Amino acid sequence: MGTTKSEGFSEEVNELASLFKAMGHPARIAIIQFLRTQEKCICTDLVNELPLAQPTISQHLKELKNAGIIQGSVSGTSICYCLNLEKISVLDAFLASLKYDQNPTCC
Amino acid sequence: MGTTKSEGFSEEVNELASLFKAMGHPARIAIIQFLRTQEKCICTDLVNELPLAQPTISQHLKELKNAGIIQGSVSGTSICYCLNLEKISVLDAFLASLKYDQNPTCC
DNA sequence: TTATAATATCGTAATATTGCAATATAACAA
DNA sequence: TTGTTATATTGCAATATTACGATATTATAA
Repeated sequence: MGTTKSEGFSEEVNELASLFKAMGHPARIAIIQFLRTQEKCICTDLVNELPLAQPTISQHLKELKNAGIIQGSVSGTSICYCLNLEKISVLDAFLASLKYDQNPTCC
Repeated sequence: MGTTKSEGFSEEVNELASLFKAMGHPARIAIIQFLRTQEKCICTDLVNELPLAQPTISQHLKELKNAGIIQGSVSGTSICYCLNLEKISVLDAFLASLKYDQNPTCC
């Protein structure tokens, strides 16, 4: 098939999975890391920063945006892309929760 | 192409991406959630728990194991799969770090 | 208007992922 | 040994992802 089966899983599970999936690519991690350190989040810098062609970067930005992990606001000819910390927190909260309620005798 | 370009990205970025990627599927999130709540992490339970066939679940378990997110130890006819909290912490630390150093005037 | 710069979209080839039936394997029970 | 139970592996069809050249779009500059 190739299609991910999402019926039968809770909405929460599906949402977490799609957020993680959006981060599951080195270019997208690199974009996120870069955004964190920039004052102005302009895409051109990314073209010089990443070992990928401009259309490819644009495509990765779109995926991050669709997932809600970054936000972009138009600013003249460039676009200011920024992290959406709310979504980051959703993932962070999930991971943090895994550290508790762990059965200590397991494995 | 279809192949992810990993050259040109740091090892850290590639490692984070592959961990996130391993979690980027509802079945795998559901497995992780289930493992967290079980006393004994036996795979059969998963077959009854998830809306997927046994070979598919086995495949997802393998991916989580390859990524190092879960560990399995043989226990007779069944296998005890458990979370590897170290890997979870790698992701958690990355996400937590994104919350700081954020330029407040951006976007 | 014409040019230029920044970004997005389209089209497409190469490859990866997903899901499952069929089958294999491995451990234990009878 | 034969059966049963739990899990893994194989093979494959359907679909998704990745990367990029070519091209479109959009905003500003000259």
